[in-house]
Amino acid sequence: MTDRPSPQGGASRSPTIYDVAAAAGVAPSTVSRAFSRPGRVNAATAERIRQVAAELGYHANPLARALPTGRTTLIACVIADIANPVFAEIVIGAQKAAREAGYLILLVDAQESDQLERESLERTLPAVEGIVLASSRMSDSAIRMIAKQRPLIVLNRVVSDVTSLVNDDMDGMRQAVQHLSELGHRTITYLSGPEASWASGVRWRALHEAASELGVRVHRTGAYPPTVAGGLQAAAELGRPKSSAVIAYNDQMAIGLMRGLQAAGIQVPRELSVVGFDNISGSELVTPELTTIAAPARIQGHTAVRTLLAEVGDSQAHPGKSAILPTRLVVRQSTACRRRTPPAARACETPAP
Amino acid sequence: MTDRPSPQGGASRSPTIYDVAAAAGVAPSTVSRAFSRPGRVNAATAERIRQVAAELGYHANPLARALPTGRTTLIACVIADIANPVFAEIVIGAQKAAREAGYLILLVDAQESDQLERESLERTLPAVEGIVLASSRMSDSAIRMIAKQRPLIVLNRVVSDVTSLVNDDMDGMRQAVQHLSELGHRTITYLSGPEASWASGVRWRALHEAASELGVRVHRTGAYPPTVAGGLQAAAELGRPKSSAVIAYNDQMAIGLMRGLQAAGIQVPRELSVVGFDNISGSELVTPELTTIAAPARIQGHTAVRTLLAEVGDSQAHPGKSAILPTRLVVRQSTACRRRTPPAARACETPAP
DNA sequence: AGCTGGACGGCAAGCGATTGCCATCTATTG
DNA sequence: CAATAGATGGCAATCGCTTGCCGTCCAGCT
Repeated sequence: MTDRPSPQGGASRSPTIYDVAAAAGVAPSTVSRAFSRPGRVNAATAERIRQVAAELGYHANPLARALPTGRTTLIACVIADIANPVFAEIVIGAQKAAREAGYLILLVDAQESDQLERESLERTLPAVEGIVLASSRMSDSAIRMIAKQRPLIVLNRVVSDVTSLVNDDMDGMRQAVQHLSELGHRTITYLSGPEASWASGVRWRALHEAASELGVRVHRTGAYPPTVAGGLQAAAELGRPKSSAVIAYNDQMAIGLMRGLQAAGIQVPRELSVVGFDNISGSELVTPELTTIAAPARIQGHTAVRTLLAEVGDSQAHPGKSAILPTRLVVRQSTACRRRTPPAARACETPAP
Repeated sequence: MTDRPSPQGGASRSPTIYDVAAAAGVAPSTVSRAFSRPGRVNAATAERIRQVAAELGYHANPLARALPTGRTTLIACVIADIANPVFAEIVIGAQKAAREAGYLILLVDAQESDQLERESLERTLPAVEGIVLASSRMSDSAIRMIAKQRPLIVLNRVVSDVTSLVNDDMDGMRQAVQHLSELGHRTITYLSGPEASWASGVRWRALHEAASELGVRVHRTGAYPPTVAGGLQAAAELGRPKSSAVIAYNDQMAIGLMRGLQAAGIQVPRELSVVGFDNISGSELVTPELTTIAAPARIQGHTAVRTLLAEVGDSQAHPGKSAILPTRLVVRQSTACRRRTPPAARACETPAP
């Protein structure tokens, strides 16, 4: 009660440990310890300090704390394109895990540019304790370079010596192919995403493999932008596809494709079955509802941050570990029996649209 | 070239101005000035310093810089629920504007909790230069409190003495009512969002006013959660609505409503016209495509950050200014002529679904 | 020639915390 | 009762950068 820092007055700069120390009649170091080192200070003293601090409205300045310790409680989350719902989901999960651990998310939108990504990261690096890289456009070596300076985890991509977290696209693809195969489809077209996309390559390879196991033929078409517009474009250029089923790189493309097809008078799923990838929210809102391979994006973001934080804590990093998240096929209405298939074909109880 | 900080070696801590100073044979202060005070240092010297710095891979530590200056180049963006596409759009716009000004976005998800929001903000406050509050759950006075400490802008809400940026819901509503009126609808039901939502109240009042101007009657129903599930729930509870048209608080609810209605065998727009709010991406992907009042969320985020940054720079803040962003009705397929309306009614060339 | 002022660099004091080390004091032990 | 360990608090250095102030040097002016 000695000197009131005018709590209602103008923007008198916020109180520091020195103010609290003075008001409580102790040394600043004691104030610091009262907060960050419980037990190191007499319980009664600590209590009094906390009391005074509360009265003064004291809050530790995170910057000042971070300078000597390096603990910024900040995680960078680098996203190629925030507009993509998948990444939004990842951010949601990451944000949640971060909050649970008292961390904050620094959102970096790389805008699909490797240049921008590298620069932002360089600037951001000293201020964060760890990095989540979702769909990075950077080269493997650039990523490894960064990983040397801070704990880092890449999503949906494998980079040697770097911790990563990928979806089991392989298995998801297998489920999709099996599903289509059971519906009588003998040929599947893959609508591929951008060349630069690691995931698109993986998905294609997975499809190829799963298909050959099940005796299904595959074609590939694309690359198209991984957006609804890309799917529309594909529909326009493809005309009436040769195969009776299409698996798209992602849901947006699948949705675009369906719309384009419908506009051209081709019925989904009667004439063509369509499968998407990711199970974005909205994929169940289109007509017909989209059959898709669900990737646990939110869980992925959450797990990524948890893993990262574990590394941050453990001091002796053991990066390079890779975890795989399960995927599962969500069957909805955009897939159906191949036409002119013998009615005897089993497993053809798809609900009519 | 005196002492190589082992650029390829282990995690030797990153170089500081002292390292650069030593290598360049100048004082640390000169290095600092070479970067942050162009002209204050001899051009040749500055060039040499930059040279050496580049060789050493020097990057200013943003934390250390921020401590004495307060310039963190960080903007907090507080969102009630990141999963909501409208907020995602706002974040995208904000992020873009931030990046253009060399700022970074600190993403805070308040998870619809005023408690959480206040706490996070308290922790975050000292580390950011400004705050964007989208759909805050905090009280006006709490917001004013914070606004005293940092430049702050609220979105879609008006708080006295605080800068704000709202959409012209009033005008959007008027357009929607006019549209429905021209289609022959005489009664409109408002499907309202959460009680706590400032925007929902505004939209209802706007509807009420616009309707009375145009001689249309209105009902109100709700509150429901502002989600697809909320819309579904509304559909289930409402049964067959009395009125021939519904305006929902937002697109998600409108979409949920349409699905619920369709599931119950009520056709949209034949039997009931539905209008949404926001024009989220996806509203044009549902069937029928949703007629909606488009709010420029991305632009809003962008403008918010630009406005905020202007305040940050101008030192003598002049908060309290409110800007209004235009909205516009996007007519798609979910609205049509009221049934049993005389065919003479004009402006009824809605495309058949 | 003497003086003045601008350009350029350096010194050193912060910014607000953390923390290793030391000084005291008290309680415990032999 | 002396010696010692443990508890508690303070001192001061440190994190990396900014910046006010001062000193030096040289050019231009009278």
